[in-house]
Amino acid sequence: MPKQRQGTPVSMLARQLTILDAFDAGTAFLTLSEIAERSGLPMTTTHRLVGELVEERMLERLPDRSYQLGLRLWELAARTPRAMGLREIAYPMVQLVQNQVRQHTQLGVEGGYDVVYLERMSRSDAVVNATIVGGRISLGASAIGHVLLSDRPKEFLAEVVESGIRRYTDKTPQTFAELLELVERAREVGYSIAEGFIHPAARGMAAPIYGADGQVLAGLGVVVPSGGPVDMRIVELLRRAARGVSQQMRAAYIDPNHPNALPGAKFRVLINSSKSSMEYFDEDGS
Amino acid sequence: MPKQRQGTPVSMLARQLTILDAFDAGTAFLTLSEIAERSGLPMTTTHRLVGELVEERMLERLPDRSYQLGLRLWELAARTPRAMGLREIAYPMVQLVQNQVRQHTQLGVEGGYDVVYLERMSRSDAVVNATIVGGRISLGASAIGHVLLSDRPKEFLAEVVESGIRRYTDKTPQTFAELLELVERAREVGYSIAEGFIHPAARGMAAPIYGADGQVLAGLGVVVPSGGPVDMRIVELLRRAARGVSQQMRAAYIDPNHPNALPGAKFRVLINSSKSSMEYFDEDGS
DNA sequence: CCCTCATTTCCGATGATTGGAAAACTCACT
DNA sequence: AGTGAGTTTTCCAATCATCGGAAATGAGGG
Repeated sequence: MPKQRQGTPVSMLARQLTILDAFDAGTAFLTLSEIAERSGLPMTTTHRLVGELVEERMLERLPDRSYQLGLRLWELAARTPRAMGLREIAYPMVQLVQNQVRQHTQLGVEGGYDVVYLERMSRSDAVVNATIVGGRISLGASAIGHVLLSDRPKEFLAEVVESGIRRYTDKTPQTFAELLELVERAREVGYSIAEGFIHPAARGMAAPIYGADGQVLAGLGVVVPSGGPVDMRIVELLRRAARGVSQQMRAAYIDPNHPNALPGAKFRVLINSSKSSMEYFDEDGS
Repeated sequence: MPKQRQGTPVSMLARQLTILDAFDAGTAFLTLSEIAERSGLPMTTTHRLVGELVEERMLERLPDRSYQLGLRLWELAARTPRAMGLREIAYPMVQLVQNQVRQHTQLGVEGGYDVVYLERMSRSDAVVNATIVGGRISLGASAIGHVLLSDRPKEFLAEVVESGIRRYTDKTPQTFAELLELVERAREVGYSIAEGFIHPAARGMAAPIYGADGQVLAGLGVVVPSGGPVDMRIVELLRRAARGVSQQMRAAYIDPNHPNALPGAKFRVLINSSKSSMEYFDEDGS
């Protein structure tokens, strides 16, 4: 008599995602048994689920019987407004900043209690930088995180602290009070500085990108060597570039012929908002 | 007594994907009932599945109760070797071609019986072009499709024809014989020309990108005005750029410190292959 | 306030899902 | 070719998560 479903009241979807998540940043290829081991699912169940995922092209099987993440994921992701949508629209501005500052330049949005990095342009000679495209870092530790948090209620900051901010250096914010001060300051001045929070030699700088309804959608930032006075020219460049992205986002929402149009009748919602949004757009980014 | 599961022997995963697929290229935002209608699932089932998808951040709920595709999809897609992996690696070469040719430049891989476009760079003054990033066009109708097919058995070509090639113009290949001739020619000369197959005024040109094991992984192409002789300088540029991408791909596979490294012990498989792969790499693309 | 339409909760019937056991297959090494 | 350790696939009976109709609840417009 087989022992059945003892301690597993989990949804199908959660299990499928456990399997997909087995492919982390350092692991592009896995065999069936490796997937089973990493996901903690029984072999048989893994076997069936992997089969279904291959059927749907979420996974692909290679000639040597190992698996990799499939194209179907990309096809879906390409339609994600907050990720590909934003990334494509922001690209020219990220490049502009990168050309001027010639250091790591990155674009990130909020995902859970982390910043999810959508874009990262680097120079080989730039200072160290822990992030990768598609990677995550706690909202509490990153300059982009702080501008994202500057738009959110205090309770959310508390949750971020609660969730645990990895202590990269002895300067990484760890308490609610520390984080609150940094975030409030970011809101007041309209940008954030993260001096040695992730690496002693690195200073993060970031400015907010606003959605059409005036809320903070994303952050645009650079990583420069730490120490010395803050270069306000970089701050101004970031703010201007971020405003340019905001404007392009708005154009993409309201103009169905925009090269990166985000279609679907969202007009009312995006325009009849409490906050006027026009104030955020004053630079042509095309 | 409720009528139960009559004609629905479908897997959970297939239903979830039906829901995600309801968000097509022209539809970034949908309400619950719109999702139910588009996916053809009963309201109640849709409600539960959408709830689970939101829970897992595959969908996101907006303040006006509509839904959009979620960041989780992006995070997974960012680790897809054949999509993001290739796209990021190929980017500089695509840009190089675009700068020289100053027409639509695109990068595509095989997905089912279609080309899936990973990248597309355009000029506002360039000729018409039907493709979008993340979009699909039958392998049989596209220049990139023909170079992808040039590496595949005849039986697969037959399946492509079987699957139905949309008749964009009266030149769009429709029969197995037509397609076979085009694809064989592409294999012989190492590039493909699609004269008016998708639009009367457009000529597609493409060259193959090879994986480390010598098989065709992707195609790099341009869309130029149709008519007149084929510009062999463009053909050579495409072939050279495509070879550069091939080389970078190989570097990403074997060097874990490559900026776009594709990690995971694939050495044996990729190197101990029947075909020698060195012949494909003769240009430094960095 | 009322009415309409959209969303959510409820719940009994049921079949898709589960996972142990065993068979089948791979591949490295003789 | 033969052996054997490891991996992958098939099989199948028990069962619990899923299904969807019905009804309650909520939202928004007039």
